[in-house]
Amino acid sequence: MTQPVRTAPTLAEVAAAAGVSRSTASRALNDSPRISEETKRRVRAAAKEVNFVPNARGRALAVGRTEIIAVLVTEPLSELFSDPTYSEFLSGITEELSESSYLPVILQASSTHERNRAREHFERRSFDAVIDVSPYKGSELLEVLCELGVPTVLCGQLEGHPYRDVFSTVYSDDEEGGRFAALAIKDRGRKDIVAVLGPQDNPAVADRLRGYRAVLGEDLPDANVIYTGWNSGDGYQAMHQILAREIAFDGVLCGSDRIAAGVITALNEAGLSVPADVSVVGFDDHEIATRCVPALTTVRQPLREEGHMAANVALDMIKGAEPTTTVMHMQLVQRDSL
Amino acid sequence: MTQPVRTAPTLAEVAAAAGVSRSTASRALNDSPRISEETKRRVRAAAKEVNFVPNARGRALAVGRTEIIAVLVTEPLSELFSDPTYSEFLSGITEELSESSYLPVILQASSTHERNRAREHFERRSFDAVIDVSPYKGSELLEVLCELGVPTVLCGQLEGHPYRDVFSTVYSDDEEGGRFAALAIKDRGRKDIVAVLGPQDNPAVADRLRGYRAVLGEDLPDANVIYTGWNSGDGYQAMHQILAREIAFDGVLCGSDRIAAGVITALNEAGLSVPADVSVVGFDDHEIATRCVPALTTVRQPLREEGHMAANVALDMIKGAEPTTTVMHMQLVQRDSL
DNA sequence: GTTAACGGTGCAACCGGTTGTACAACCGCG
DNA sequence: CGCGGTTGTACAACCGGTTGCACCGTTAAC
Repeated sequence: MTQPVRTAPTLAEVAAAAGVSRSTASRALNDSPRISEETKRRVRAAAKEVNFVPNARGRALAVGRTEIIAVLVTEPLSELFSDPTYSEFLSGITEELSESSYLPVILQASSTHERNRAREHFERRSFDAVIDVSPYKGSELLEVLCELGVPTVLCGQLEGHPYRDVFSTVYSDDEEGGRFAALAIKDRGRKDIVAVLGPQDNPAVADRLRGYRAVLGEDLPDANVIYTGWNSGDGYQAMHQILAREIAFDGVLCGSDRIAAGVITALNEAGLSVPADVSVVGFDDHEIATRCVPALTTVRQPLREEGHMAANVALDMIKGAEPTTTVMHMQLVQRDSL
Repeated sequence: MTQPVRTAPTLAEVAAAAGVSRSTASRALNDSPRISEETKRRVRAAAKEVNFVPNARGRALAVGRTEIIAVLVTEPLSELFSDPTYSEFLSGITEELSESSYLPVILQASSTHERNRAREHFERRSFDAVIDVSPYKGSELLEVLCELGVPTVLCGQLEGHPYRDVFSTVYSDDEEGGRFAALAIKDRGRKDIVAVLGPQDNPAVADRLRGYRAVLGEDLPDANVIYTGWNSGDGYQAMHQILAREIAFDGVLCGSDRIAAGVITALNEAGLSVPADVSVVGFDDHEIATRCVPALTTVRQPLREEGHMAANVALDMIKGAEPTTTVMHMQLVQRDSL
C-alpha cells in the first residue's frame, strides 16, 4: 500500500487527548453553554491538534440531517447548459446556502435510469431537501417526494399541479416581463415589431411571447417571430435572415441580451442605426447589456434573487415551515437602445 | 400541521412485522446465504408491506460509505455551461454509475465561499469519491483531498502535479486531435488555412492549436487564428469577418462542429462551395456533423467513454485500487467536407 | 451546620442500520 | 443414545456522533 489512508480521528480520540468524556467533547465543540470556557479551550486545542472534523455519517445519523440539499435537474444537461438563465439562478442558490452549513449539489435525472437512482436516494433520505429547477407535471419523482414528505421547492409555475399544499413554489412572471418590454417599445411609438426569441420549446419563451402579444397585437405578426439559440451569434444570424427578407420593421424584441447584442451588430453592419432607425429591447439584464453600444434597454429577471429565495424557502421547510408560493417580479431597465 | 410527515419505517418495524430479529431482517433483505428461503420471503413481504427503504444515514454509518460521488466543478458554472463538451462527459459519468448503486452529484466550487463549504463536506467524508472535471494546479481542494485520502479522479492533464501517485487521471489527447485534423487537411493539398477556435483561455483549445501548428507550420499564420464562442452563430459571425478581410484561404479548421456548421452557412451564402472551393474540418463529432451539408469531416473526442472511464476508475479506487493514468485517443471521422 | 441552588461533567441511551459470535434445533451416524 | 456437523436465528457490539439525566463539588442562604 503506497497510500497511507490515515483513518480520520474520531471524537473519542479528541476526548481522550483533552482528558474529558466524549459527551463533554461534543458539547464543547458545539459551543454548549453548559461547558466552562476553560474546558472548551482544552477540547478545541485537542481537536485542532489531531485535525478533527466530525464525521458526516455519524453526525447525520444522530441529528437526522445530512446537510445536503439536492438541486434536481430533470431535463437533459445539454438543454440546461444552453439556457444561460440557469447558471445565474444556480449561483443564487449556492450563494445563499454558503451562509448556512448546507451544501447544494446538482442532481441530473433526465434518463429513466438516472431517475431511478435519484428516486432510490430520495427514499433513503440522502438529502434534507430538494429544489426542482424545472418541474414538470406528471413527474414520478415529484410524486415520490410528495409521498416521502421530503421538503421540496419547485422553481417554475406548475399550473394546476396536485402538490400545491405540499411543495413550495418560486417563479418569476415571464408574461409580465414580456408586457414590460412590449409596453416600452410601444410607448416609443414603434409599430412594426420583430421578435427574436430563444428556443421554441422553452416555456419561458412562450410566456414572454404571450406578454408581447397582449400588448402589441397585430403590430407583432406571426411571420415576424423567430426562434433561435440564446447567443449573440444566433441573434446575428437571425437578424441577417430578417434583413434578407426586406420587410419593414422599426423595433426588435429579443429573448436574451446576448441575442440583442448580435442583432445590434448585424443592424449596424447593414447601415441601420440603433435607436434612431430601430429600437432594440433585450431580456435578462445580462452583464453584456451595459457593454453594448448603445447600452441595452432590457428586462431584468431577478434570477439571483430567485435562487436566494428558493434556498431560503428550502431551509425554512427543513425547519418545518409550511409550503409557500412566491412570485418574483420583472423590471424594465431603461438604457439607450430604445 | 397539514403535512402528515410520515416518519419512514425502520428495520425494527419490518422485523417485528415479520416476527424475526433486526439482524435476521437485515440479512434477509441483503440476501445473505445464512437465511432460509422461507424467512426471506416473509421478511421481504413485510418490507414491501410497510414500504421499507433502508435509511441512508444509518446504512452509511454502518458500512462506512455514503454511495454518493461528487463531480467537482471548480470553474464558474457559466463557463462550464458554455463548453458543450462537458455535458456529454457528465452524461458518460452518470450513465456508467447508474449501473452501480452510486449516485453522482455535481458540486460547484468556483467562489471561495463555495470552496470552503465543499472542503468542509470533504473533510466530513460526505462523499465516497471525487471526480474533478477541470483540475488546476495549486487548487486547495486537491490538497485537502490528497491529505484526507479521498479517492479522486482528475479529468484533464495536470502537468507536473504533485499528486501523481495519489490521484487517478483520465484525459484525451487534444494535441493529437489537432494533428489529426491538420494532417487530413494537409493531405488534401490545402495550403492556406484558417482556424476558428473556441475561447482563447480554454486549455483544450491551446493544445489543439499546438497540434495544428505542429503539422501546418507557416500554412496557418497567426493572423488566421480566430477565437470565438462554441456555437454555430459564432462560427457564422467569425467567417463573415474573415470574408470581409478578403484574404485568400482554402481550408478552415474549426474548434467545434457547431462552429463548423456556422462557417459552412456563411461560406455558402458568400457563394463558396464546400469542399470544392474550401475544405472544412470540425471537432467533437457532434450530432450536427452528420446533418451538415456536406456532412462534416471531424475529430471525435471520446467524451462519453471518458466519462465511463472516470466513473469506473472512481469505483475501483473506492474498492481500494491503486491510482492509474488513462489517455483516451482521438479519432478522425472522414465525411464529405474535405 | 445543614440545605438549596447551580454550574460543570460523565454515564448511558439513542439515531438505524450491519455483522461477529453464540446458541438452539435438527440431522445422520456409529 | 450420544456425538459431530449443519442450518437458521438471535443477542449484542459496533459505526461516530448527540443529548437527557443523574451526579458531583461549590457556594450562598438560612
